[in-house]
Amino acid sequence: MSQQGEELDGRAREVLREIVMQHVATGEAISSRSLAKCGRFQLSPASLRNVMADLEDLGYLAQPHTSAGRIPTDRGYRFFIDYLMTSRVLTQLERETIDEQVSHSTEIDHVLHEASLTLSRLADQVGVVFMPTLLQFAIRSMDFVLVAENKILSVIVGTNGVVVNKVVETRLNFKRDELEKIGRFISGEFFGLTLDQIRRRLVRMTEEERAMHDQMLQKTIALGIEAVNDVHTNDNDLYVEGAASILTKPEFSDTMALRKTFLALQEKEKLIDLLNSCLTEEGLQILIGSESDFTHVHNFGIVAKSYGSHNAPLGVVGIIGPMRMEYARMAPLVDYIGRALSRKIEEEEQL
Amino acid sequence: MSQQGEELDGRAREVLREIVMQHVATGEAISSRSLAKCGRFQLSPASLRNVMADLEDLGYLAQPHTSAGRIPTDRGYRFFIDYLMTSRVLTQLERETIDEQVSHSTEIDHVLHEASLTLSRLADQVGVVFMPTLLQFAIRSMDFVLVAENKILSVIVGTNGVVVNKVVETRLNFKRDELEKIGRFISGEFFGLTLDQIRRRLVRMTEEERAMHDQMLQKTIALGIEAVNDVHTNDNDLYVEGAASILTKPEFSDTMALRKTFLALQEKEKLIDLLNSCLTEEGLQILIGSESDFTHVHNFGIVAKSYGSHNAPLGVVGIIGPMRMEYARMAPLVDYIGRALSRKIEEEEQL
DNA sequence: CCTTGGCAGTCGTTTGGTGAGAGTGCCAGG
DNA sequence: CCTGGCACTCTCACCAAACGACTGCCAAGG
Repeated sequence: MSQQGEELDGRAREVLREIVMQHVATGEAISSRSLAKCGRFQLSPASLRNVMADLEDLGYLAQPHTSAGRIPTDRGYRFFIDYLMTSRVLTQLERETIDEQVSHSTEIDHVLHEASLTLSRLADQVGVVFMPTLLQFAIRSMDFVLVAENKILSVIVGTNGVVVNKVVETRLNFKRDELEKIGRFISGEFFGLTLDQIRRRLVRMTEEERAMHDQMLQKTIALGIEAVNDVHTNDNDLYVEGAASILTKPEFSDTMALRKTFLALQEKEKLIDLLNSCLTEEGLQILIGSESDFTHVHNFGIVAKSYGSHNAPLGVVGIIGPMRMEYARMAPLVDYIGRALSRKIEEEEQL
Repeated sequence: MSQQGEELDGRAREVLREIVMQHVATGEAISSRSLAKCGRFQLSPASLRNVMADLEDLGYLAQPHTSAGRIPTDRGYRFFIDYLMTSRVLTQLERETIDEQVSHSTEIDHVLHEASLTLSRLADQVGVVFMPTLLQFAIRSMDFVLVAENKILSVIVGTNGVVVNKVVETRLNFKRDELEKIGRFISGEFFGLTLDQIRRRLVRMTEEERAMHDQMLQKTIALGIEAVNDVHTNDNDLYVEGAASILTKPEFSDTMALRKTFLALQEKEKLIDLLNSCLTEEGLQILIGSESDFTHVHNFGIVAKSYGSHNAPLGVVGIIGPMRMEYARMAPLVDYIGRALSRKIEEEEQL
């Protein structure tokens, strides 16, 4: 394998870049003639053919069939993304749209959901926003609200401003002021711990306190455990928006491929796996074609970026589209929205 | 226009029924020959052709082209639905699936969302659940939770058990026990009123109290108004699930039609309008083809039913699919899930 | 050594035509 | 009123031929 992509000389690189760009723009296989016509090379089609043949030998290009032009392979795209791509600067409008959308609401959930919509619209691709289970995140406070006789709404606020609600059913009777006290107690006791840690402590406490007969404490623990349990089963943490946009892509014009694609997007588990793996990565990530199970089968490309505060990634935002997409535009878009979300979350934490 | 659909004699009715049923089953135009073969008529194809020609003259059938069989028109479907259809009884499994799903969670939002999924799976169509703004519904209680310095989470519980959260930002400073008091005050004062009524009262109070200098009351009012305002902008009240299922329907095999259909489903405003109009109707509603703007353009059929408690409809549940669908199966399905949701909500109200 | 024009060869797509098949409408006879 | 028969229409699948877009290779020229 070559280092730094130096296996290609300047001309070959330019040709590859032009082919990728033209192919992304038109969706068609690129012929030597159309390369010659574009004017960036002072070469005849025949010369370009030689260069193209070399690129094909090296695995950067492929021919759909003998009498067609060339299209980039996975490897070709990868090289383009790593060494040849010059990211477009976002337009004023794009930046404004994102900024406005992010500052529009204060509820993180809502902001994230809107972000996937905004992204899908700006990119004209499928927008994805992922927020993994809160089990790993620290809480700021926990409150309990009496909803009905034996129903209590627990409100958990994370240090990152995320609010999680859960209705807990219990046969124990709580009065309003008891709940008030319990909330204050738990918030004070467990501030800054993760839900997972809290649950473990509560469980340990049950064991220790069993002998004792502090009724109030027992009730507190019981309620606390209920509130913390199963928060992760809340499956509203993946937003996939703009699926209709893939209908416009010619690569999915075949109904069978379309159907498979839709089903793939509905199968959220795999997508979650993939996005989870993007979570730890710091910068922008671009995955194409054969580089992951998910993208391999469907010839997808994914541009993703984790967002969150400082050292703690909270989730992943990105787009999914056909492998042939404008990475040069998608990359800064995803990057920008990721930064915007991170900024938002850090602001929330300040409070 | 004929009353009671008596314009057709017994034989014509049977022929129409058979044609609709066969067409729904196969998706193809029905020929006189295939009618004769089905055995339900002791007639030759030629005789059936005469009947079919009559039905065509009356507008119940149409021919896609000269040398094709007949398919039902909107009018034909309408007649079938009103006079000819005999609803299938739900299978044990179907009923169990619905019952289980509905009793699975206590959070109404969650139940509704799941309902649209369940429906889409059982029906193999697009499942829709709509819950209109809460402005018209009565509240049971209102509580406020301090999330951050100047951020307060309001928790509104409706008499029907629906819980709405909203984060309110304010420059006023509230202490925990103040919030506690305010919640108690508002819950007591406004129990059973609708959000709309509450807002109006609060606004009136502002005016009346302006002269006075009861700081606490002013703060209460300010917070109350904020909490009640814009609840309806929360757009999470329409669940559309199973859009991929329309990919399997042969009528949408054409990519253009497919694309339009998806875009239509994404345009939620129109859908909301339509469902809103179903809200007041008591029983099951079936809308097809030209009978509404929404269904007209895309040749959709919609089976919908409002759910809620006793006299107060809370929302609408239904399915959307191609006009050619098994109404005889869809109708009881939607009906049953509507009843199940209503039951659930009434149970919640008991508490 | 690189570049270039030319030319043969390959392959996909379009076009036009043909025949089979399916279905109707109509008519005449039972 | 029902029925079989027949002529007519229209779609669809199929095939062949022509076309067009490329490439690969070669030999000539800078």
